[in-house]
Amino acid sequence: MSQSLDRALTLLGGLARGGKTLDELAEEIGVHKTTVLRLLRTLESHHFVRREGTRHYRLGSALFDLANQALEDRDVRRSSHEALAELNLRTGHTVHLASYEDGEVVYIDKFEGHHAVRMYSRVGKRAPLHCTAVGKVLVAAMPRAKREEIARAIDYVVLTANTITTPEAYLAELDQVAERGYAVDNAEHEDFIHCVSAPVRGAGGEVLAAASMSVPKVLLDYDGLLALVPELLAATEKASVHSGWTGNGKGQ
Amino acid sequence: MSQSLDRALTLLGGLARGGKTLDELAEEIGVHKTTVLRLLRTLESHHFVRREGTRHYRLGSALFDLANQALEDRDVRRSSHEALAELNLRTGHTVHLASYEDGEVVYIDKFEGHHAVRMYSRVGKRAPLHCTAVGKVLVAAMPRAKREEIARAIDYVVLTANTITTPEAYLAELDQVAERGYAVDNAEHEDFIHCVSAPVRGAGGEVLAAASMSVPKVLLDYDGLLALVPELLAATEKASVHSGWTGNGKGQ
DNA sequence: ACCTCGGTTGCGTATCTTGCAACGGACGTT
DNA sequence: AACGTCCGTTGCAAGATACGCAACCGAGGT
Repeated sequence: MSQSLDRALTLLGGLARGGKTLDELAEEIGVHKTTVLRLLRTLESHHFVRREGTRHYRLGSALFDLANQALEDRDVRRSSHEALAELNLRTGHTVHLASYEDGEVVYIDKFEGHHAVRMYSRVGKRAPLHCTAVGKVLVAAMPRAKREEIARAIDYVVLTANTITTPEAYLAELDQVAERGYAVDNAEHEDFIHCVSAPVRGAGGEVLAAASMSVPKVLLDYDGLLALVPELLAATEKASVHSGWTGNGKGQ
Repeated sequence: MSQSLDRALTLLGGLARGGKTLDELAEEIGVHKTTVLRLLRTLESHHFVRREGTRHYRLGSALFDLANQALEDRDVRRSSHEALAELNLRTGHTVHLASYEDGEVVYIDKFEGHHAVRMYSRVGKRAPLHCTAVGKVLVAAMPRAKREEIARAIDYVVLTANTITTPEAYLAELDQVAERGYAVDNAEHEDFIHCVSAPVRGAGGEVLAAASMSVPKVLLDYDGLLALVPELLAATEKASVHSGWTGNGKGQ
C-alpha cells in the first residue's frame, strides 16, 4: 500500500538479524542501495536505527521506547505480572503470557526458566494456534461458531509427531480444553518441550490472555507436567483477580 | 528524506500516546486522513500497528519483537543484568542502566523500586546529559577534548533549582566524577529525586554503560544517598567483571 | 427515519521516491 | 607509496507512487 514504508519495515526486520552493509540490505529487500541509504537515514532520524561506526547499523532506541509503551497498554500484562513471577520463581519453569491476535498467538510476557534448556521464544514473537497450549486456551474461550471459523482457517503445519493436523481433531481438543479449564501441548510444537496453559480472565469473565508453563521433557514426564496444573491454575486465578475478575462471572 | 516513512514513524509516536481516531491522527501529523489510513494499513500488515475493533488503533507486536532483538544485541545489558537485579533486590531502590547515544542518554534497562513513588522513566527513553548522574558518568569517561566538545554542545535546559547551567560548571563536575569514580544527581533532573551512578566497564577498561540508583528524597537525605555508593560500586564492579573487565586496565 | 461521525474507495495529478552513474574516503594489498 | 577495492554518499532526471479530493458506506445516537 505504501511502497517505501513497506520497504522500510522489511528493512528493520533485516537489520534485526544483524548489522549488515548497505548493499547486503539492499539486496535483501531488492532495491538499490541508494534507496536503503535514504530509508535508513529517515529511520535514524527517528531513532529507529542507529549507526555504529561505519558499515554497521543496528536497531535503535525508539523501538524499545515504543515497545514499552505498547506493553504498558496491555493491562493484562501488568495485572498478571506478580502472579506469574511467583509461579516462575516457585517452579523454576519458563512461564509465558500470550494473547490472541488475528489468527496467531502473541507472547506478551515471558519469565525465563531456571534450567539450562532455553526455549526459542521471545516477547513479541508470534506462534501458531494449533500446536501451542496457549493457542488452544485462547481459541477454546471463543463461542463455538468462531472456533469453527478459526479451526478451518488454520494452516496445520506439522512441527512434531504429535502436532494436530485436522480441524476436526483441533475442535475436539478445544471442547476438552473448555471443559477442563486448561490446555496441554504434548510436544506438539517442539519435540522436547511440553506445556500446560490456563486462561487469565477479566471483570466480565472474558478471557484476556493465556498463561503457560513450558517444561523440557527430560525434566518432567507427562504425568509430572499434569501435576503442575493446580499450581498453574492457582496462579492464573490470582492473575485473574488482579485483572478484575470477580469469580462469579457468566463465563463458566 | 523519505516523506511517507517519516510520516509513518511520526504516526507511531502519536499512536503511542493512545489509540485515536483517523482524523485526529491525520491532524496530528498534518495530512489527509486517507493518507493515515494507508500508512496504518501498511504498518498493520507488518504488525507494527493493531486495530482494535473500529476506531481504535494500538501499537502492535512487531515493535516488541524487534525491540527485544535490539536489546539482546546490547551485550552490556545481558552481562550486567544479574548484578543490577541483586542491587535492586537488596536496596529496594530503582536501578537504571544507560548508555550514551549521540548527545543523549538512553536507558537500556530498568529495575523498578519497591516503593510507591515511581519515576517517569522507561527502557528506551532518552534523557539529557547535563542533569542525570548516568549522563555525567558517561561523558566523564571520555577524553577531555571530547568532553569539552560535548559540554559546549549541550542545551542546558533548567529543570530544577539545582540543574547545572553552564559548560564550565559541567566540566568541573565531570572532573570530580572522573576522579571519584561515581556521579551524583542532586535533584538536578527532578525535584524530589536524587541519584548516584557509576560506570560499567568492558574488557579494555572502556566504559560500556552507566548504572544508577534513584531514590526519592523523602526516603533518604543526601548523606543517606551517598552511603549507598559502596553498594553501587560493588554492583558495577561485578557487572564489569561479567562484561569482560579484568580489573587492571589502563582506565584508571 | 434522519443525522453525524468514522472509515473506505477510485481517480487524476503533482510529488516524492527511485535507480543510475559518478565521486570520495577508508582500508588493505602488491 | 601508489594502486585497487569496497562502502557510503550526492545530483539528477524519469516515472512510479503516494497524496488529497470527493463521494460512498455503515454504525450509533437522537
